[in-house]
Amino acid sequence: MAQFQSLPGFREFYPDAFARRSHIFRGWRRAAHAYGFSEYDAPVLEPLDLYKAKSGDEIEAQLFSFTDKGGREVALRPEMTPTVCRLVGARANALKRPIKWCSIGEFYRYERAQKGRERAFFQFNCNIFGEPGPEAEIELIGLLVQALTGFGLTADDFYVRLSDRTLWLHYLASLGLDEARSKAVLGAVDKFEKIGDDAFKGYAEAHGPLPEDVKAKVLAFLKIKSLSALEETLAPIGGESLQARLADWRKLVNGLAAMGLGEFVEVDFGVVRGLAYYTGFVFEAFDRKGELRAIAGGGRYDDLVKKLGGPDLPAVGFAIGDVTMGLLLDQRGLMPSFGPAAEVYVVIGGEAERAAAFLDIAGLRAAGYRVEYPLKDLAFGKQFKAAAESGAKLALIYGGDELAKGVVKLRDLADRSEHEVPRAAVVEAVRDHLSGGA
RNA sequence: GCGGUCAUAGCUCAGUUGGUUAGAGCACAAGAUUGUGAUUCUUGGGGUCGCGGGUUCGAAUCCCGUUGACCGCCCCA
Repeated sequence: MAQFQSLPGFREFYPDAFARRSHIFRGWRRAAHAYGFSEYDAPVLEPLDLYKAKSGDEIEAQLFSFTDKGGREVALRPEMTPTVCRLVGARANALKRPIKWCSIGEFYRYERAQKGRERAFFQFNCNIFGEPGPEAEIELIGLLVQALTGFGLTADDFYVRLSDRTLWLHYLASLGLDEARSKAVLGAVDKFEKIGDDAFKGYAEAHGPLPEDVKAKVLAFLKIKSLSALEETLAPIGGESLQARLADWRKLVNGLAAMGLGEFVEVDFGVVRGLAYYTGFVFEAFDRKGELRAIAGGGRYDDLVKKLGGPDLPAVGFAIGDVTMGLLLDQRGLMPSFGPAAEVYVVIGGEAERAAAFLDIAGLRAAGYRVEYPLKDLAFGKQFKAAAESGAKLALIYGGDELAKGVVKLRDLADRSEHEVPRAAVVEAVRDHLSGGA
């Protein structure tokens, strides 16, 4: 047993695990590219105050934070949102709109590791800045869906739950609740799905029992699962801001439907999301079976750029984590296995043939082919076995007989056919074989 | 931060009421096989039984502590 092991919640990526991680990153980048997002990155270590400013002092308990040798209070980044808000805020006036940015980075949270949650994990973060309307949400949710379907996941595997803090607050105001009471109700709504009626205990402690008729309306609102049901509930209430918000909802839901994403999206006002900097639409992606933690989450935070010292700039964003998404891909059999992937295996007769083989190996590699050969002398039988295991489609045989004739024997490892080619034409022969044969 | 379960080879696991030198399969390596591959056979390397302490003539096995993993709570940006 090793004397030192990795810290709790930190993962080591042996080559097979690294290949899986790369597969995930590739899929994310492919989707972001299709949607026209530009990739950026930023420091892993940030001033602690950046996170306190965004989320409050209590956040520190869940951070990898410490004092550096210069006496600075610092923290490993637990998320990308404050960083990207700072970056965009600093150059907001010079950036072409709409600002569509994405990144893939590692994040660190000092929390108890659990299934689907590590202390170090990767996230795909996507943001749109400068667009106040639901058009930004349409674009982002579209990207979110494609970032998952790109791996072969379907609407049978996951869905996106759509909710709205703005609409909640307007609706609760129409029920006669002030701001403090509304926030307490939202806290209860957040917990209701998990613990049921007990969720309202916190509200009762702070503000006295919630009137039964109000509570009934809140629970009925929670059950709304479609735009038409939403319209039915809100139409009789009237009120300018409420109706304007309803128009935003129509735009969002209809826009997503027009993109063909209707089956991926569900209206669900049970989604509120934790730390209260979200200002509008919020959304979360879950597996359909409900076995895993949230796959992705996001929403609008129009106040955050300004709060962090930038201009008044509306913002929407989401993040997908690599851990839960990887588990889902495993469960659905969508994680490919990554074996060795040599294209050409060079069989070398012995020490005398090695120099000639090396010259051609170097030439093939310079041409971009992935070429393997035995580092030490091996019996022919062993070399052919190694060639088969290397994943190569063809073998080049450098034996004494061949070199005496100035040729190389080219063997197709799949159909076991062989023919000789002049050494001078090895690169061309390999190119023809790999492009034509496949 | 708080509970519950668990910890034996790189992986999956055996290991009897405490009893000699802790085993198997897979994986890895060498040979059978010095010019042709998925089989087979032989052999080998790899363990202070998570770590520390205790009980005992004797501990992988029983007890205590500790670390880690998993599950749940809190939280989940």
